[in-house]
Amino acid sequence: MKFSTRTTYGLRAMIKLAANYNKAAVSLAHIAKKEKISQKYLERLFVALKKEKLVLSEKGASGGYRLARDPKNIRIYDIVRVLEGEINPFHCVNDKGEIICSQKCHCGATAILIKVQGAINSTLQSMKLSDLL
Amino acid sequence: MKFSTRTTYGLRAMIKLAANYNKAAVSLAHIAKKEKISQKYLERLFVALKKEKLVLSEKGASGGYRLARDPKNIRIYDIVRVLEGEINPFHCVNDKGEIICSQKCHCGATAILIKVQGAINSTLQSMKLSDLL
DNA sequence: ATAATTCCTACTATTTTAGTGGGTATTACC
DNA sequence: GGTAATACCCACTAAAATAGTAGGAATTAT
Ligand code: FES
Ligand code: FES
Repeated sequence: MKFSTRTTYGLRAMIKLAANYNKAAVSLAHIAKKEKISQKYLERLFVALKKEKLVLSEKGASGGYRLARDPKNIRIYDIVRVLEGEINPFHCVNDKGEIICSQKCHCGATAILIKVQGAINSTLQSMKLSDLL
Repeated sequence: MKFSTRTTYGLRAMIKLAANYNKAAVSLAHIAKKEKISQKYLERLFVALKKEKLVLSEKGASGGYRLARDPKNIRIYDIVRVLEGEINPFHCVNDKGEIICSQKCHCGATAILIKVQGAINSTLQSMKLSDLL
């Protein structure tokens, strides 16, 4: 059971952007080098982050990415959700906390599954990107 | 990010054993049929559960498995730990909550990683097998 | 003796994760 | 206007983890 490197990479990159909020855009080449992450891989993460409107991009020389809004208004959950997909760590429960397995009537496990899922979600939702600076 | 089916299968099987605590041993054939889980796969899970002394086995006809101790004294964590391995959902943090990545000096992400890991662990540790009956 | 069980070892198939390669389009800067 | 730096796009590959399957041997109640 692991969160993918996408999440850690993405958080690290977003922290960089947060540090430059209201300053110049930051290029992926710069982040990739500083953080020792594959630039090509980062590029694909940022396509997703942009699609979900967490970042803005500027093309061309001296372009790059910048946060779409104040880091105080970006939850860690928002970032993880984009990079990791739905937060439903058990096949029996969907991301809304509903039981979706066939045994629903006579299985006691659901109590703990939902509790773990809730603990992860609320932890991710409780922190903002600004809390990581 | 998913817990493996090993965990769900294992919990379901352990719930069955708990329901039969202090009664007859339960065979894997029986559980596999009732729960629609591959018996061969279950066998391997129980090798691990036995190794960690969560269950006892009885060979031969009318044999099977039984809990090694009262379900009130078996934490969900104990079961998950055996089936899922160490609970360290991020490559940067080991199961003791220590930072093990190379960037440790200048990365702000650790705060949230440790918090998520702690939330999962304490949730799993807070519930006993008996709570699922 | 028989049938039901745990126990043991090895192999395979599927899915997910992580990463690479080769480009095109846009733009600041000289 | 040329050049270099950038985002953007699509397809492919490599590696690892997960989820099984296969074929038995050893043990034991009946
Ligand atoms: S089988 Fe899905 S929650 Fe029990
Ligand atoms: S790189 Fe490991 S915690 Fe930041």
